[in-house]
Amino acid sequence: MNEEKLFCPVEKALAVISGKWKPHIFRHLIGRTKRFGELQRALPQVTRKILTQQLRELADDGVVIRNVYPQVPPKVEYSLSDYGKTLIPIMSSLSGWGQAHIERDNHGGAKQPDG
Amino acid sequence: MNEEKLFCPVEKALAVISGKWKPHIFRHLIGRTKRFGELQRALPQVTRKILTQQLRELADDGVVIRNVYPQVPPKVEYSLSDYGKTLIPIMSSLSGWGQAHIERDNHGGAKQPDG
DNA sequence: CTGTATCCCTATAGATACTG
DNA sequence: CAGTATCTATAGGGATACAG
Repeated sequence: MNEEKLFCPVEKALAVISGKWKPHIFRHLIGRTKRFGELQRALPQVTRKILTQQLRELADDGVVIRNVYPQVPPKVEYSLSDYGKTLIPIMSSLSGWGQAHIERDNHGGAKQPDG
Repeated sequence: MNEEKLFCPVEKALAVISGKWKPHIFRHLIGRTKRFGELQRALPQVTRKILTQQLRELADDGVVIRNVYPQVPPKVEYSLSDYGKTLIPIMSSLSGWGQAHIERDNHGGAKQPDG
């Protein structure tokens, strides 16, 4: 998100995947290329501006490929790069942990650290 | 770190570990309990207010244990909960990926998506 | 269809001073 | 020692309108 150097690798990784809609975009691009409009329909809550913004950041970080077809009307396709695909297992781990955390919140009632 | 429900598990997990100093705090607590002052000395850039804040959030999420010794002067110890320890492999993955991303930035010169 | 330009709001975090 | 209270700055995200 900003250009300054992040010296902590974890922060660096988080900087790439942190963004309100990036996990969703990522999920929708797993296994398939999608046009801008398709992503928009898949994520109706996101405005064009923000969707563009997040996609550009992902592209700038090299995890997403932006393919512009010089046509009228324009056609732009987005897909995961091979590099971006290396994030899949990580996103998967995060998802698993987050799922457990959510369940913990729910039937946990009061918070009782177990360590 | 707000109270509203996050429906995406990935977002939920990110909410827990996202915070400017949380990865650092986490790293410093791996394998050892530390007092507030120790953490402060380990992370001289963080103000007491922010350090307290981030520790409280981690504790509220159940990944860190806050142990208060009713003494004068006060003594407060922080450690990873068993639950928090389940984040270690995830932080490790993030670190590995982030490291690769940093190296990529450096000797990559121009960004050239490889997918 | 796929964006950009403006303006605005809020969350996060930092500086600084005070406290049990 | 380990905090809290106030004030401020900024970055990320959003509403809305315009454009190639």
